[in-house]
Amino acid sequence: MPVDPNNYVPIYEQIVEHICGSLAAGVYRPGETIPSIRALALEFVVNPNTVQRAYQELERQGLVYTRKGLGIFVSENGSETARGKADAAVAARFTQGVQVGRRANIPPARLEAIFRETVGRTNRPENGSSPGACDSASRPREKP
Amino acid sequence: MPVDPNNYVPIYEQIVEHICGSLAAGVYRPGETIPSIRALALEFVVNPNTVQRAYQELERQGLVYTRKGLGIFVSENGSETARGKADAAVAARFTQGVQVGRRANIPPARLEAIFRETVGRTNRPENGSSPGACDSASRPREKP
Amino acid sequence: MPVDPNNYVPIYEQIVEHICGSLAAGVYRPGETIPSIRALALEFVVNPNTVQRAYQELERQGLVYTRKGLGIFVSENGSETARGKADAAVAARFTQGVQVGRRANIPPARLEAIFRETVGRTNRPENGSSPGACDSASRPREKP
Amino acid sequence: MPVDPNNYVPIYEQIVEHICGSLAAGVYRPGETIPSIRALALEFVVNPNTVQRAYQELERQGLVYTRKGLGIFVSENGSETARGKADAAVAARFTQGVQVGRRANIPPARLEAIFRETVGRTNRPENGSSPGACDSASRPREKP
DNA sequence: GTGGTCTAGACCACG
DNA sequence: GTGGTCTAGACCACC
Repeated sequence: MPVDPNNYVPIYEQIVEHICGSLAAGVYRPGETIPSIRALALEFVVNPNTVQRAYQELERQGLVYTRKGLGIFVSENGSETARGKADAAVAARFTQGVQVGRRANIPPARLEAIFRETVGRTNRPENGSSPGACDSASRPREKP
Repeated sequence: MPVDPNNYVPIYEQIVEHICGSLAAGVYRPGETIPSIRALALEFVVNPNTVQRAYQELERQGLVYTRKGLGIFVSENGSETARGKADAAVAARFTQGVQVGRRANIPPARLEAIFRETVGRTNRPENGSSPGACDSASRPREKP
Repeated sequence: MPVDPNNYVPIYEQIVEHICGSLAAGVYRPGETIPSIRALALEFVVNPNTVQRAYQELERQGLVYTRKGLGIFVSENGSETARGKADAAVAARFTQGVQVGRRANIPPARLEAIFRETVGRTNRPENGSSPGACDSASRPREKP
Repeated sequence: MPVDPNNYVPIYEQIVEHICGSLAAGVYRPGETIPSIRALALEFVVNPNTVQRAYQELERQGLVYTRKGLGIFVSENGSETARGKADAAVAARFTQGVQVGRRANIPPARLEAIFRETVGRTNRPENGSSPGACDSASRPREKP
C-alpha cells in the first residue's frame, strides 16, 4: 500500500516522499526516467492530477527535470540530494516521536525500547501502529 | 509552541495529543479538571471551537468526561489509558521513520545512529528537523 | 435516577415532567404542597437554580401556585390538567417512535412487537435502550 | 419537515437519525453515495457544517465511509447495521413513553390504547402531539 | 464538483 | 463562569 488516503499528509506529499526514497535507494539513477504520471496514477490508484502535483514538487526541489515529450528524468545530483532528504525525513519522524514521548514523560530507556521493538516489527511491513492510538497520522478509519 | 498551524495534522488532533500526553505524564490526574475550553483557546491562540472539537474527541476516547457547567474531568482510568495511547503515538512516529528509511535503503545501523542523534538533540527542544527535508510533517512554509 | 444530565432534554424540563407525572399520579393532590426547591435540588443532585426554573415553568402552566413563605401548592385543577399533559407526553414519545419506524420502513407489526417488548421490559426500570442506538435522546456517554 | 430546529435533540443528531432511517429503509444501498454535504444542507436549510458533523458521526458509527473528492458511501454492512440502530431508536422512544406513563400511573391498557391511536394517526404524518403537552421533545415555541 | 478544517461570533443550559 | 450547538464564510486537498 504505497499511499494511504486516510493519512493526514496529502497524497501528493506521500508520492513526493515515495519517489524521493526511490531516488535515495538508487531505484532510479541520474539521467534515467521516473515512471510516467499516468503509470504512477494507475499503480497508486490515484488521480493523475495528484501525481502531476507531486512531480511538480519534485521538479521544484531540483530532484528531477522534465523533457517535454520524453519524460521526467533524475537530475545529475538527484540521488545524492535525495539521500540527504531521506535522512532528514527519517530524523523528522524520530524527532516527533521523541518529543511526544518527552511530553508524556516517557523515560529515555523506554523510548529506546519502543524504538527497538519498532525496528524489529517493521521488518515485516505490516501496519505498525496499535489500534486506538493517539495516532495523529491518520483520520480514524472505519472498515468499508 | 504547543500547536503548529502549518502542520499537516489538524490542530484539534494536535491538541488531543497534547492533552493525552499531559494525562500520561500526570499533569492532570483522575477526578481533576483539564483546562477550560476558553482558557486553552487563549493559551494556544486558537478558536474555542477547535479546542471544543479536541475535547469532544478526548471524551469519545474515554479519557475524560464532562459535567455541564462544571468542566471536563479526567476519567478514573484516564492516566493509564493515556499512557498506552502515548506509547502507541511514539511507536507510530518511529514506525513511519523506519519505513521511510527502509524505502530509501538506509541501513539499520544508520537508522539507529539517526535515532540516537535525535534523542540527544531533542533534549533541547529546538526545531529538530533540517530545512528542506522530505518532511511530510509540515506544510512548506512561505515565510520562515 | 430521576434526572439524566446526559439527556438532550434540559434538566429543568425533566423536572417539570417528573412533577407533572406525580401530579397526574396523585402523589401530590390539589391544595397540598410539592417539595421545596432546596429539598428537590438535594434529592436530584442538581443546582437549586435549575429546580427553580422548573417550578417557574410549572406555575406558568397553571399546575401549581406559590404562596410566599408557605410553599408551592398544587392548583385546584392541577391533577386533572396534569393527567392530560401526561397522556400527551406519552403520545408524543410514541408518535416520535412510530415516525422513526416509518422512516426506516419498519412494518407496523414489528412496531407493535417492539412496543410490547418495551412494555414488558420497562416493568423493571432498568435502562431500556440498547447500546449504540440511533438514540437521539442522550449524548453518547463514556464511563467516568 | 425533515429537521426541526426547535427540537431539543441537536439538528446534527436529527440528521444522523434521518440518514440512519434511510439506510435501514434501503433508500441508499451499500456502495452507493449518500447526498453530498452541500446538497443536504440546501435541502434541510441548514449550515453545511451541521451536516458535516452528522456525517462524521455516521462514519464514526461505521455506517458510511468517505472517499476524498468522491463522496460518502454506504458501508458494506451499512443497511443491516442501520436496521438494528433504527429498531433501537424506536424502542428508546417507546421506552421513554412507557416510563413517563408509569410515573403518571397510567394503566397499561390505556398505554396500549394511546399507542394504537398513535399508530393510526401517524399514518397521515401530521403533527401528532397535542398542544401544550408535557412535551419534553420540543422547545416551547413562541410563535406557532 | 467532493469532503475536511478553521475562524468568528452568536445563543442556550447549567452552576 | 462552564460546556454544547449553530451559522457564516473562508481555505485546502482531491477528482
